[in-house]
Amino acid sequence: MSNKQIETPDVNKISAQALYLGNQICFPLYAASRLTNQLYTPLLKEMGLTYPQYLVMMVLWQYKQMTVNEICSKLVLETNTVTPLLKRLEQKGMIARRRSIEDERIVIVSLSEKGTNLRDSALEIPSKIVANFSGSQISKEEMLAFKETIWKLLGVLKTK
Amino acid sequence: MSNKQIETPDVNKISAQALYLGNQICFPLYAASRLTNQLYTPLLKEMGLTYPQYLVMMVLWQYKQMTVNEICSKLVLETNTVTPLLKRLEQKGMIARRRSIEDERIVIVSLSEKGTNLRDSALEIPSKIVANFSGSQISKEEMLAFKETIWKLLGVLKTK
DNA sequence: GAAATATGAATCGTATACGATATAAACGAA
DNA sequence: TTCGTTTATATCGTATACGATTCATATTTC
Repeated sequence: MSNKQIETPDVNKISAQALYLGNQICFPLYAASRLTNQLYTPLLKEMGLTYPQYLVMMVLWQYKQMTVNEICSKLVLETNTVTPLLKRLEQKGMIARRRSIEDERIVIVSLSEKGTNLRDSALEIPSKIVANFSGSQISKEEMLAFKETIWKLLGVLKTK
Repeated sequence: MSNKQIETPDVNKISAQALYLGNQICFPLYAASRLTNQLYTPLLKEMGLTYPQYLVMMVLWQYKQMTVNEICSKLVLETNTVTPLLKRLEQKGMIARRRSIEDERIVIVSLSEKGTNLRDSALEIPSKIVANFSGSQISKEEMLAFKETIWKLLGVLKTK
């Protein structure tokens, strides 16, 4: 007992400190992710979208047409999340879903006219979001470095 | 019509590019947050915890006792998320909840013996998580800078 | 000190997330 | 060509998240 205390006190202290919330890195990631989501919410509400729905629309505005799998891949989400999400977007008349003729397993998702037109309203969103950080402690350079690392981090995580 | 096209083409192009998923900053934040969560899942499953539950336990391991509001504040979550989460932790015998005698509105959350002991198993989790990034493209310095910025970012977001 | 207000939790409804499983269609090997 | 395997979606169950509301208990104000 006293033996163990003599052998590993430093390691124990380090481990213990690592368990403090303030020393974590995943927790602020998680909290910031939720809070940025909340930043979008009022802007997207006007358009009748949630944040994940907005992400799907962004994919479709960029690629016009995507299979469910392709959308999942872009958003790093599983079909069990995306399928019901797409159903809600379809119910709102934003998108259309149809089975591929060549391969009946594949569902092709495309924009409706309403969904296509919605892009015009969406164009002003990114600048409105960025505006939240213009006067803050975080410089443009720091933000750019952060952006680079978070994308790198996502790349690493996708391989896990 | 041609007037508008002449006046603002650059702005339009910039706005359009900002809508590409690959140029976003909130999206990789959101995706990385979910993926790091999944990194914890198998480790926490052995302890019978989810990631948000683990966060609550971390708060309690550090502060021994907290009101519901204090936990909410630490985790930047609302009571409508935390209350049911605490009920599940209570059902698993990890924590105890009791009303304050001085102020009957306040619920004080404390660790059970089982919950206290669980900390020993949790001590090895942070290093296991960090190990995922040791061989990656991201240097220690870059990770430290990232950690600093994400905490700063969270600070800014909390004021919004 | 009673009514108005504020505060701390809880409840409700909707929309994610995701592990696990199911289903149907294509593909592949014997 | 037929049966086992793979692939693309969908379904199911559980646990978050969170805006909006409710409820009970202080606190404040007149």
